[in-house]
Amino acid sequence: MTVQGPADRASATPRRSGDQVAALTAELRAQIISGELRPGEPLRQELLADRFATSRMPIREALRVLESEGLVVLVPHKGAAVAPLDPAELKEVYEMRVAAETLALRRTIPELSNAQIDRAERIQDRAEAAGMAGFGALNRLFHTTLYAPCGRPRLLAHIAGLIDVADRYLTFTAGALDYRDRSHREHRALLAACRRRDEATAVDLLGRHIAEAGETLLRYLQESPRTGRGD
Amino acid sequence: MTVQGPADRASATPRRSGDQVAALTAELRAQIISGELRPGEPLRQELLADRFATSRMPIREALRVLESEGLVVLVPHKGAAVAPLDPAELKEVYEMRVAAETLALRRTIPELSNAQIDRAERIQDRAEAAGMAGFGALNRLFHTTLYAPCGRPRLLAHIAGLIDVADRYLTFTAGALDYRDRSHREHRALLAACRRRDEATAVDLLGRHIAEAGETLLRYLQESPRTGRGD
DNA sequence: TTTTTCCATATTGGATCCAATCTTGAGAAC
DNA sequence: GTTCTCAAGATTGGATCCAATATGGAAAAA
Repeated sequence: MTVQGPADRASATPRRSGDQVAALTAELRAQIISGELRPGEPLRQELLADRFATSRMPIREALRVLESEGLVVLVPHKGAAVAPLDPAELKEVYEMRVAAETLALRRTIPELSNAQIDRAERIQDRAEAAGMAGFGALNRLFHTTLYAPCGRPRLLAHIAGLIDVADRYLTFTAGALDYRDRSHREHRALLAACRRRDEATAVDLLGRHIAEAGETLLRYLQESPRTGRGD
Repeated sequence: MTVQGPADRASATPRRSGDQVAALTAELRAQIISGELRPGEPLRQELLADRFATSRMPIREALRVLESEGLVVLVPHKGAAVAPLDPAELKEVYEMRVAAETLALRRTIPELSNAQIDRAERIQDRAEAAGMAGFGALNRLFHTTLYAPCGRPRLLAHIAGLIDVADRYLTFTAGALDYRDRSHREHRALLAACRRRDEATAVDLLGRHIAEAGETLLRYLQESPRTGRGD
C-alpha cells in the first residue's frame, strides 16, 4: 500500500500538463504559416519530438490535425512534410474566403455595434502604423474582429483555417508596398460602409477586396515560383 | 481484458500494417453519421480498440481527426464522445452549405458535360426508387456528383465535411415522405436548369433547395428534441 | 440521515518498445 | 561503365507500459 503522493515527482519533469497536443499543434501551425518551416520541408517525428522536448506520440497526433487543416501532407510509411505551395490552391482558397467571409459579414451587420466597429478601426490604425512586420497578423485580426459578432463558431473556425492557409502565401508578398496600401484603403472603405449599415455595399466591397488580394498574390507567386516543392 | 500476446497476431491477423488510422476514421465517421453511434455517446478508447481489433493508439489519432471534423468532442482527461446535435449548428451548417455549394455549382457549370448531367440524373433515378433506405447516401451522391467537374479538391472536401454533419440530422427526418418528395422535385428542376446551362437559375434553385431543407430539418428537430445530450 | 473525505478503480496522456516498410549504397552481373 | 540486387540503416506504424487525472463509492463526521 505505498501511498504515492504528488509531492514525489516534483523533481525534474514539469511535464504534468494535460493537453500537450493542442500546444504542439498551435506552435507547429504558427511556424508553418510564418514560413519558419518552409513549404515542402520534411517533418521527422523524432526530430520534432527532440525540438519540443517530448516524445513522438503527441507529435504524431498534432501532425494528423495539421493534415486535416491542409498545412501538412502525410504519406503512409514515408512521413510528413509541410504542404507545398500551389497556385491552384491559392485561387481556390481565396474563392472560398469570398464565399465564407461575405456570408459572415452579412450575418454580422445586423448584430454590429459601434463599439465593435471602433475596435476594428483601431486594429486597422495599428496595421497601417506597423508596416510590413506584423501585416499578416493584424490583417487577419481585422477580418476576424469584424466578423466576431455574427455568433457562428463553426463558420468563424472555417474562416480562420482559410486565412491560415492564405497567410502562407501572403508571407511571400507582404513586402509589396502597393499591395499593402491598397489593402488599407479597402479596409477603410469597408469600415465606412459598415458604419452606415449599408450591407449591400459592404458585402460587395469585401468580396472584391478578398478576390483582388487573391489575384495579386497569384501574380506575385507566379513571378517568383518558389513553390517549395523541394525538388 | 483481452490478453493479446505477441504470438496471437503471428497466426490469426495478417495485420499487415498500412494506414489503419484512415480506415478507422472512415468507419467511425460512417457509424456516427448513420446514428449507429448516437449523439452524446461516450467513445472509450479501450472499447473501440477491442471492437476494431487493434490497439488504442490508432484509435486516438482517428478521434483527433474526427474532432477536427466536428463529429467528436474531446475533453482532456475526460475522454471522447459523439458530438451532440445542436439546432444552432444545424442552422449554421446549412448556411455554410448554401455558400459553398452555390460556389461549387457556379464553377461547375462552365465545365459541365451532358455525360456528367446524365450521371447525376441516373443517381437521382435511383434515389427516387430507393425510398427511405439509402436516401441520405444517394442524396449526398447526387450533390457531390454534380459538383465534381469543378476541379476544386479543397472546396469539394469542405462540402463533403458539411454534408457529413448535415446527414446526422437528416437521419432523424428522412422518414418524412413529404420532405423526400419535395427534395426530389427540386433536384429535377435543378438538373433541367443545368441542361440549359442556365447558371443564374440553377444557382438560385440550389440555394433555395439547401436552405429550405435546413429549415425543414430544423423544424423536425425542434419538434422531437432528441439532442442526444445523454444526461 | 446527510454530507464530506478519501481511497480504489477506471480511463486518458505520454513514453518506450517492437514490427513493418522505405531508402540507400555497396557489390555483383552484364 | 551501367544496371540490378539485396542487405543494413533509417523511419514510420502499432503495441505495450507507466504516469497523471478523473470518477465513484465506502467510511467517517456532522
